[in-house]
Amino acid sequence: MESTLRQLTAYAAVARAASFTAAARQLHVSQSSLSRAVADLERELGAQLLERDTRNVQLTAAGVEALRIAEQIVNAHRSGMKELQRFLLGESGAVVVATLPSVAAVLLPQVISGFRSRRPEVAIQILDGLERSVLDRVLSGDADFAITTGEPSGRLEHRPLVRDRFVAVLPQEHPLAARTEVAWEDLAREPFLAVGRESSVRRLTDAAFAQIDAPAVPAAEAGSVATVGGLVAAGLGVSALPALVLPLLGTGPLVHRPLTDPVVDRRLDIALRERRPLPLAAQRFLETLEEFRTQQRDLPPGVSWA
Amino acid sequence: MESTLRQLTAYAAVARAASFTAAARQLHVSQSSLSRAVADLERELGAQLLERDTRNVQLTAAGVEALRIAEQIVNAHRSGMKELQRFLLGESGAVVVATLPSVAAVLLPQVISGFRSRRPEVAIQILDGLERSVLDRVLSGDADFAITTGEPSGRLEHRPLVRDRFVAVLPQEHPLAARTEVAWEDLAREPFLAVGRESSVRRLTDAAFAQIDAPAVPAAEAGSVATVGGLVAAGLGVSALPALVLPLLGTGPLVHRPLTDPVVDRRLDIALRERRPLPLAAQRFLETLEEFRTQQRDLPPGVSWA
DNA sequence: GCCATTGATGCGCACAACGCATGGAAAGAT
DNA sequence: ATCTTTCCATGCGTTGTGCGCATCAATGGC
Repeated sequence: MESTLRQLTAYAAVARAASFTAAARQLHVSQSSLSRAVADLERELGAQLLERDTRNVQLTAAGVEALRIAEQIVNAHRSGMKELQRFLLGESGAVVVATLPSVAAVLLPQVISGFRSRRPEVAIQILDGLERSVLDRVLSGDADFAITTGEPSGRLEHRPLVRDRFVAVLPQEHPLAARTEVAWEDLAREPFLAVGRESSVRRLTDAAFAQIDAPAVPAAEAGSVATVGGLVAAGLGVSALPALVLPLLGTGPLVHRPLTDPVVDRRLDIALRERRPLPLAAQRFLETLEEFRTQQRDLPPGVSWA
Repeated sequence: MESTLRQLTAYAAVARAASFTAAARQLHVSQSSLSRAVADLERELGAQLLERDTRNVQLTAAGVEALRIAEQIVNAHRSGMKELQRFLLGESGAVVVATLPSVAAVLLPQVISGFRSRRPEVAIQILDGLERSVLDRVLSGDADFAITTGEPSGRLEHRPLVRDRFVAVLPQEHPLAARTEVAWEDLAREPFLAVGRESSVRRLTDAAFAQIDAPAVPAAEAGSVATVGGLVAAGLGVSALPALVLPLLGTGPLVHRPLTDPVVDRRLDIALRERRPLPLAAQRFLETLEEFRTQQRDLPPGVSWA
């Protein structure tokens, strides 16, 4: 039982047209080709499917059944290939992006909304986590790409996406809140509330304090920026956070001021596996992102396209 | 988009096994063959499906999608061909038999029951009608074969099946009912209740009366034998019917006696189109019928295997 | 009786598919 | 570090499949 698609297609066309010549015209092949194909199919099946009279072609009982089944098979092939084609063209499937919670909450929503309006059938999955796990997701192939911080490492290619400036986060009534800008130096004199050591933010604040030779001993540290926000709002100290995460701080009595001397910003990159074919749906997503960048679409204050 | 089943099968095997060599062993082809087949498929699709590392083979996102779809298509082919095979082997499908109501009601039930116990998935359709329409059903291809009376005509091949002897049908209290046999001569002296002119029975009774030079003027005629039975039971006259139809006469006060001088029987044949491949399911049905005949299975009195 | 049309078939060509042998790369063994 | 094994890719020659062209036989319409 080894009948080819070609034979089934040929048979289906002939049976539907009830004519070899007509079917040959439709399929753009010679009549002889069809004649052979059908004859071969019949020989392999060991059954006559068509009743040929020099003038007419009609189906036997087996032929009726065979036509039904042949069309089933040919359709399965056609629709399957079409479905795959759509997937390969990035018109269906899923984009999996690994990223930091702040990016997921602040930057991505507008991009996703823009992308989905163009490719409504492409599902989008966000894997949010800290820097390390985000990169692992990409390396392991769980995610198509990441939007995250961190040095280009291993087999990942990085493309700069946005710059995210650090700002001082202060209790509303804090003296420094009176200024339009705050220097790291000033901040260093206050009790500092840091985020956890695994956070990408922490490394940068430590580095900033090191740069101005300030002691880098936080008064307290917390895992999530929301917690840090709470602590600051409660008046326990001040903090320095990238502008992008500010929306995650909640609605407490906080203010934020640009940090200077030095201006510090973290760079968020698109990270993808080198030499790895990116699924087209993911490519399209990145293109949307790129458009947003070239159009300089609105970003929260302190965040700018790279 | 012209990927062959061969390519899809090859790809599915390789993708499932995550190895060209292992898949090659399973499919009993050379590894090089698979390597090429998959490479060709990828080229045609314009997308990389497998990530080859000299040590491992793993699927890309497109590869996962392609595997799902390839298996879908290959399965559709496999199960379709299997289904067709079953049909061709007479293990599924339908047998359509055209026949007279009496055969349908009396002779067929036991045969069908025997056949269905062996081929439970083969449906059986009975087209019952009068002699003419029964033959037409076969000629037009609506039915696979017929069990009916009538002369071999046109493009039909006839195979004798049973002989069905005519018996006198009498009111229970009729004088002739006292005899063990009745001659046509005797019957001719009574008011005769005939069946309609389109019935195959009518032609034979007319012929019998002609043979003994009796006037063939029925006292009344009715379309169905059941009606004739009712008329006889009501004492309006007598009739002559083939033994096979007796069960159709209902339970009225009737008796029947073998008719002699001459003994008349109608022959019921299997009629099938000449030079026409009979669907295997139908062949199997006829074989069952043939078995019943060689085993001389019980038939109503007056009916005997030909 | 003649012509047009239909499906089957002989023939030759092109190429698709295969196996064999081999190459190169990398993991595991020594 | 070197050797061996294992894996996939590829060049090569052979075989067979698929195709179109030309042609044949049968048959219905004129």
